[in-house]
Amino acid sequence: MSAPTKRNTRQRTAIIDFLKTRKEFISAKELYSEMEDSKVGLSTIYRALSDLVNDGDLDVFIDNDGESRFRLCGSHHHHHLLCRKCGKSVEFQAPEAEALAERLGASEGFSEMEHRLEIIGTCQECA
Amino acid sequence: MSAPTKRNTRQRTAIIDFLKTRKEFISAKELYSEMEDSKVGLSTIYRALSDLVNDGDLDVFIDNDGESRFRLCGSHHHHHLLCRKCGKSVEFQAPEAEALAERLGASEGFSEMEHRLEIIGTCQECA
DNA sequence: CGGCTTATTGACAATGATTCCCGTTATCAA
DNA sequence: TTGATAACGGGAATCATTGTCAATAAGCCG
Repeated sequence: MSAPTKRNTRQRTAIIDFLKTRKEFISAKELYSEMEDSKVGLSTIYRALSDLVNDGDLDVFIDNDGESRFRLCGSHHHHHLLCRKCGKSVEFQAPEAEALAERLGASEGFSEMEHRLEIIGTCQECA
Repeated sequence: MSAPTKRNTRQRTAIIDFLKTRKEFISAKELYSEMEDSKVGLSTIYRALSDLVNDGDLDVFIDNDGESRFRLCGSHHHHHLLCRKCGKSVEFQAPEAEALAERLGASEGFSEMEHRLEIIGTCQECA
């Protein structure tokens, strides 16, 4: 994990271990109920997720119901292809997007660019 | 306006007219207070915004506080360059992104692709 | 191994955007 | 004008997320 700014507690370890076993995005509430055996409080889950996002260890996106969904991510910058029905996701890289962000931001006088690219479609099974 | 599914009431007209005068994104609450002279209820504002989004007349994005922000948009597909400090936004088109979405989605067996691209940076005044 | 200092936890309350409810009001066609 | 129905609006309800704060546990030092 990069830039660990927090102590290693039982709860944090449990959360990270759980996330490692999980490929798809998950919400804080779902994490809470799927981890009930670990006896981790909901506040603690929210705090841990927020720290992990700040450390860059977690991907987030806000779904159509306004709920945040999380997933461990690699260290490379990447994007997601998501199925609008089942939520299945595929990571991909897009050097075009990186370049575009730099070029376009610079031309408008912006600095410290970040970018987000999401492709949403219907996957084969759900079509 | 495309595909008008609703009646033209005083309130809806007032909301659309207000949005026409407004270049930047605005939240429902802000719209409510800036339009208080027009005596439009908050529920009505939410309903109208939601309908306009469904009709494709309004762009939305969810800001970092989880609040939705709206703006009238043209009919062409476009993306946004946003300032992370002041929220100033610039529209741009990115044919690369369109192509990428099609190509990548298809290669994973996805169909009916949509995509979102956002570039976030710090604008000159806020730097 | 104890004790100390301080970050972390967790139960619960509070917040805040959005949606729901429902009696009232406006619109429109006949 | 009237009746049917869509839209309003204000307040209550919802629900994810954040704040509070006393109790607990990490990491550390001797």
